[in-house]
Order: sequence, then structure tokens, then C-alpha cells
Amino acid sequence: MNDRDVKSEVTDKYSLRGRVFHKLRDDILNGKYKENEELREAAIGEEMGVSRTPVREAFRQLELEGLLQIVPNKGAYVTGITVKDVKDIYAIRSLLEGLCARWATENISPKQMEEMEENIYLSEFHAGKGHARQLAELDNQFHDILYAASNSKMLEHVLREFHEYVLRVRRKTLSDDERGVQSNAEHRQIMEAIRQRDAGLAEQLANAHIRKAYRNMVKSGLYEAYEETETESAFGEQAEQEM
Amino acid sequence: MNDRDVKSEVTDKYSLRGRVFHKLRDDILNGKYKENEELREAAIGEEMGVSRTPVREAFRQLELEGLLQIVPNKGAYVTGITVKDVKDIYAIRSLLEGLCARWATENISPKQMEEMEENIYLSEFHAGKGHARQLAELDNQFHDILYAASNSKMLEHVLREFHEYVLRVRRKTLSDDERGVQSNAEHRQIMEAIRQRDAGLAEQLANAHIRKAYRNMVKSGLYEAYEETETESAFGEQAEQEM
DNA sequence: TGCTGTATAATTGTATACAATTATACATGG
DNA sequence: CCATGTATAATTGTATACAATTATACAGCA
Repeated sequence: MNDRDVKSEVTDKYSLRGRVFHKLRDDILNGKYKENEELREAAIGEEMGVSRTPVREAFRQLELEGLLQIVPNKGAYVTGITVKDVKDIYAIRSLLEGLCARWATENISPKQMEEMEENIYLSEFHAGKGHARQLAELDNQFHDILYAASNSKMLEHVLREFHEYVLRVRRKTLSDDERGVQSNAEHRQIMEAIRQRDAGLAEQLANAHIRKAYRNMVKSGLYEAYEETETESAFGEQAEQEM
Repeated sequence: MNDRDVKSEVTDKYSLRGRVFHKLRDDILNGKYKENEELREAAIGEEMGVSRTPVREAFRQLELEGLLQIVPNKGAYVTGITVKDVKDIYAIRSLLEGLCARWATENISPKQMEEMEENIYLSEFHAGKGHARQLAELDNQFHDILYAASNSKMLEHVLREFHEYVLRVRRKTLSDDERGVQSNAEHRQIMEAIRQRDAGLAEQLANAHIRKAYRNMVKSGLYEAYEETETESAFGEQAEQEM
């Protein structure tokens, strides 16, 4: 019954549309196409050796993934993420990852529990060796496991969406390995809480985990390249309460 | 700067694709197309007097709206919403509407405050007269105002998505007018909290508002037609804490 | 110079033809 | 009778041609 993933299988890798979609997605995430850059259907199609049709369809998908913004009769533009957007996303994720940890505690399967333990084991190994790339991958994987363990395709869906969204920014900051060690420790705490079936604690820890990740990102100043905004209230009160 | 809505302007109403999109969306939401029903491109196109091209693009949009599920080389199927999905959505919305109310308290503009007051005034008027249809519209509008007032396009985006999602189910239950009066009272309380700049209270009230809406829906048994599930834990602990 | 309108080019929107894939029906052999 | 393979039909995937819209360049004029 749990046969289809919410977002990854939706775009098959072997159709032309799927290939275009994945290629463009990577290119945007990796910064090949910059903010507000206009993507022309014909150019992309020519570059990849396909016609405009699959390109157009890939555009529509990327739009609802939040990576492109399509203006009718004008063009497709790479969406910009403002500093405030990132801040808001972290605030939202903080709440939802907490809920996710709670549900995961109640629904996690033995197999998933095992995966999670292995993930943490591997993370600690690679952290010791300073393998930034593997750490990043494992970090993503940890959250994916947590999402799946929640047993809620709705929650999984929205969390994946936000998580991916923020990868554009985070891709830089996780190479900062000071945070890597700390992050691993937090993952372990969350796992322990889940294993001991303490849903409240798991929720609280996951909550704090995201907030700390955000704090770290801001402190490191690694994503400030986007643009400066005014409001400081996004995390304000809440953050003070529990940290 | 706030020139473009996140989801509504994305699909222009005047292109063929936009027309097909909106028509199909309404038809699905209104139950013309039932769960798991297969939608054929040619048939839809013929019915609406357009070629397959705009239909295909509309399908792609509907897929990421969560209303369709497209299986490559096979077809497009109307997605089913299970009882558990609805329950999960309400749990998620409960958290996020709370956050939204908090942010709205901090960012609402005088104009929005006015809109909100007028909305509540009208709602109470129509509730007295038993105008179910207008009440439903006003209820949607109240939440739209709240979302906009949060001044967070990210939060607005995700809340709209879920809100719309749940309309398929809720369309029936809000005609139950017992709840309508109660719901209005809660809206008013939220508004008062926002007006008095009590973010914590606003958050708590919005939180409870969604949970009560869910409870009522379950009690009324109006959406149980979908399918029965096992888990009862979605709202479990949380719901007990504050109600 | 600076504005405006018009012609031209470039780009997206839509329709249609054809290819590839999948579903269906039916015949054949066990 | 059932299983299996094959031919046929139906449906989706892709390419291409053309229409509609938007951007650009430039001439004409105040």
C-alpha cells in the first residue's frame, strides 16, 4: 500500500521529461542557474537534445517544486529565496520536524529503527574523518528516515518539500564541520528518545535541532549572500523559550 | 515587491491550460471525478474543445497540487484521501495555523485588520440567517486573510495547499450549521487576540480552532465515507493537553 | 533629445502528427 | 479449461508546425 513515494518516483528518471527535470533541478540547486535567471525552452531543449515539449513539462514540475516561477507568455525564472524565506522555512520545519519525531516514535518500524542507528553510526565515523560530502548525504538520509518513520505521507510530503527547498542554501553551510559533530550528537539524542518511546522528548529535541541548525547557519553567515531584510521576529519568542 | 501570489496567479485563468486546470480542479473538488478514476487526456481535451497539449500541462499542475497522480506511460488518476490523511492534515494545520496567528499578530496591516473585522461581522450576520453557502465562503476568506497577514509567503503557501486539500472533505461538513456559529465565535476570539497584540493567545486559539474543527468533523461522521484506518494516535496526546 | 508608434524578431501557447508504450482480445497449444 | 503468446487497439510520450503574445529596434515627430 505504501507503494509510491510522494515526490521522488513521481518524476521517472528515464523519460525525457524526467531527465530534463532532474538535470535542471540539480543545476538550479548547484547554482548553475542564478537567481531570477530566465530559462528559455528552446535553449534548454537544444542543449539537452530534446524538443520543447518535455522541457515545458519539466518547467511545470519545477514550478510547483518552488524552483521556477513561470510567468504566462513571458518566461520561466529561477525563484529567489530571500533571507526571510529561509528563516521562515526553518521556523516551520522546527514545528513539523517536532511533530514528525513524535509520530515516528509511535510508528517507527524495527527496520527503520535499524536504518536510523546505522545512519548515526556511519555519521559519527565520517565526522571523525572529516568527510564532509558523506556527512551531508547522511544528514539528508537521517531526515528522510525520520520522515518515513512518521508514517504520514502528508507530513512526509511537506517536510521533503521544505527540506529540499533549503538545500540550496544549506549545501554550503554543512561543509562547516564544527556544526557536523554537534548535529550528529543531536541526531543521536533524537534516536535515543525514539527508541525509548519518549515521544514528547523526541518532539522537543527535533524541534530544537532545527532551530540550532538555523542559528548555526546565521552565525556562520554563509547564506547572507542573498539579501538583507528587516524583520527579526520570525524566531524571536519561540526560540528564546526553549534554548 | 509582494506582487505575485504563490499559487493563485500561477495558473492564469485565460490560457487554455489555466481554464482546463481550474475546471478539472473544481470537478475533482466537487466530486465529479471520483477517487482513483482515470482521466484520459484525449477525452478531457475533446470535452473541453482543446488539444491534448494544454490538458497534459494542466495534469502536471494538478499532480503537484496533490489532486492527481500520474503514472508514466499509463495514466492520470484522481488521488484518494484516506481518513488518516485528513486527520494528519488537521494535525499539521493546527500547528501551522497557530504559528500563522502568531506572525499575523506581529505583522498584520491596518487594512488587513479591517478586512478581518468585516469578515467576522458578515459571518455573524449570515450565520443568523442560516446562509450556509456564504458562511463557507467567509470561512475560507477568514483563513486567507490570516495567511496573508502572517507576511510569510512560505507559510501562506503551505497553509493554502493544505487548506485547499481539505476542502474536498470539508465542503460537506460546514453546511452543518451547528458548528458554523461556534466557528464564528472562535474566529472572533482569534481576531481579538490579534488586535490586542497577544501573539501567544492568538497562536493558542488558532491552534485549538483547527483541532475543534477536526473534532467536529469526526463527530458529525460526515467524511467517514472514505475508508477506515487503524491508528488513533495522530491527534492523541496533543489534543488531550489543551482541550 | 526624448517620446511614441510601428515593424520586426524572439519567445511562449496550442494543435497535430507520429513514435513508444501499454492494455485488450483472441487464437493456439498444453 | 487455462495458460501463453501474438496481433490489434488504445493511450501516453515526443517532435514539429503554426498561432498568439511579448520584446526589441528604429524611424518619425514634437
